[in-house]
Amino acid sequence: MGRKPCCGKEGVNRGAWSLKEDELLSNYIQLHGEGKWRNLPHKAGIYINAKHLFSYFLVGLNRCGKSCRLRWMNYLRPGIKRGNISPDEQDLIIRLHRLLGNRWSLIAGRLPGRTDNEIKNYWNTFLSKKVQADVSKTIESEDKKSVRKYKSGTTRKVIVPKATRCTKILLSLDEGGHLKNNQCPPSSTPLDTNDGSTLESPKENHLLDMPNFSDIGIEGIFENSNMLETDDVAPMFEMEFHNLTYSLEFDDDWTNLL
DNA sequence: AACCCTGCCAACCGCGAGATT
DNA sequence: GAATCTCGCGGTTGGCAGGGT
Repeated sequence: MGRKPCCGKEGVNRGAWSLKEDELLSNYIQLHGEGKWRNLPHKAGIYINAKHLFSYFLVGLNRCGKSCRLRWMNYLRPGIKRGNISPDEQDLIIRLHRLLGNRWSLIAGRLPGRTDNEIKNYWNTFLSKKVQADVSKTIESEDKKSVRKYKSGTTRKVIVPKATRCTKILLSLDEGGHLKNNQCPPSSTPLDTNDGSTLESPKENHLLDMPNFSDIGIEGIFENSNMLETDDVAPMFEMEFHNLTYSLEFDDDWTNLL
């Protein structure tokens, strides 16, 4: 088969964005909202031409849709914080990275106003070195046991840092209403189990009963999770991922993960 | 003053997954 | 079911600024 490139390279602006381009993009998105990135550059040009009465005549937003999306998400979007990552944020990034690996979008989701690109850059520039230095320092200390524990990951398995789109997470309850299992589901498709049978996707979605999180704690969630180790699948219900992360906020076990 | 080196970060790129045709 | 489109992700690149020689 094959797939069309996102956009041709000839005649498309590349490199740093000008103020005019930012304005075109912001105006368009404020009017029409996000999405449809592929067609946006052309439409943004048309809109501005009409609105500004020839002031931008023939000046379309000559950018790849992908580039528009990136510019909006990482720079123009309202509420973006820039620079000055606080010690608290730094600490949170380190913890989340240890838990999630290089899943920058998930990490960014826990840091309001921060973008995945910024966190990725910050990690690559500062934190990876800092963590490396901290580990080296610890190795030199007497507590070699804890270092082995830290480095081997035998007590905590990092979620595979694979780039997948995961907006929902499935969780199951045992008879007592406690969490048993969870995974990112294929949408609307039966789930394979390790005994060769399949399970239909749940007919009804139930939002997680929040107190159950505090009953078992985040550690319990992940230690019983087939995201980490098994292929077992149990009957599930579904929740939006942001609800899970919301729950983590209040769980003392979160701070004991490391 | 000129050149080189290094670090930062915005932007690009290729790819995978889900949606649509 | 296959082909194609769209979106979002993480890895990488390249331009720029600042410091060092």
